[in-house]
Amino acid sequence: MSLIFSKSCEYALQAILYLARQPQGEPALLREISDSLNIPHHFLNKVLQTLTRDEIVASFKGSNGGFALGRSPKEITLSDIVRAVDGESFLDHCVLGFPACGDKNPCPVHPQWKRAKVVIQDMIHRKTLFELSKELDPKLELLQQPK
Amino acid sequence: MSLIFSKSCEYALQAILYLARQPQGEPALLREISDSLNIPHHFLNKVLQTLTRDEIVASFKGSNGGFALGRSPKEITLSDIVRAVDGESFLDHCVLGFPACGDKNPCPVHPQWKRAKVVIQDMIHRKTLFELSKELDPKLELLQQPK
DNA sequence: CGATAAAAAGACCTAATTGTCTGAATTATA
DNA sequence: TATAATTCAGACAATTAGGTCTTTTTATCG
Repeated sequence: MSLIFSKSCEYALQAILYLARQPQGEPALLREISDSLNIPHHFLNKVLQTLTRDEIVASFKGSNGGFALGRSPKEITLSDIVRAVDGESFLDHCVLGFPACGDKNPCPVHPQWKRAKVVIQDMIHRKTLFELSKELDPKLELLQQPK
Repeated sequence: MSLIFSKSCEYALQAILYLARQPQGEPALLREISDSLNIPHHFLNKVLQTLTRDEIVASFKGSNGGFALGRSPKEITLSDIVRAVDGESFLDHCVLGFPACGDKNPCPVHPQWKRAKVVIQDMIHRKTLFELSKELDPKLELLQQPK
């Protein structure tokens, strides 16, 4: 199998979109997020710890605690999350795995892969969480996953 | 970490390009391929067995044996190899991992991911091994990887 | 202050991927 | 027919990713 982002990263991206919809100042409970998105909660916990260390999300302990965005949704892009969880190394990696491949010494699919990377970069860079979560607004079903 | 193709698949793709450059009717030795590409030879063996079962490569046992393409390089595309080794399931998979995501119910990056997929599909579909290996011709260094 | 509710941390388990090893089966050729 | 060269097959080891569990720490409320 092959995926673009790891499972951890997918979970992180889903969770950040969930948090983006949360009313300002009201942290969401781990349990609430993991139940809604149908993610194993201990695992999500670890993922959110990573994002917390990177200050992309803020955590509050104790009762009335929970998780919230660490800064304004206008200042967060998906690439922040991808970088924190997976790194972006796959974007530097020859798609055929030739270590010597590069602009000077391109593999046979180098130009096409380069085009694809631009699209992917754009996908995770261009829009902020603010914009993305507005688009998500009419499609809440995505965040409410069937068990 | 995240990769588009698995390591096995990268090895398979490299090996098939190696075989495409082989003079017609002269099978290449496993050892020769793995040494040249700097791939663990037992591992490459397994990968080539997979391709052999799919008749993308042909194997010849005994002395003077080795591996060769299973059919004309004009009838092989990289997607044949990807499908045989990794499957192409990642192309059906929502990049954010939302199970309900689809054209009817798109996630916030669905259109961009769709564009990226078209480019990737094109990358592994459009050109045949025949064309690709011609492009590779002046760049033999890619196939001769430093230890 | 004490009880409680929450996240943090880290140990631990499981499954998949990657890589290694050994021994067979097959074949050409001397 | 013996031998050497080769692939085939499967067991096994190491590493990494994915997932679970338990304990510790911290904040809040009564």
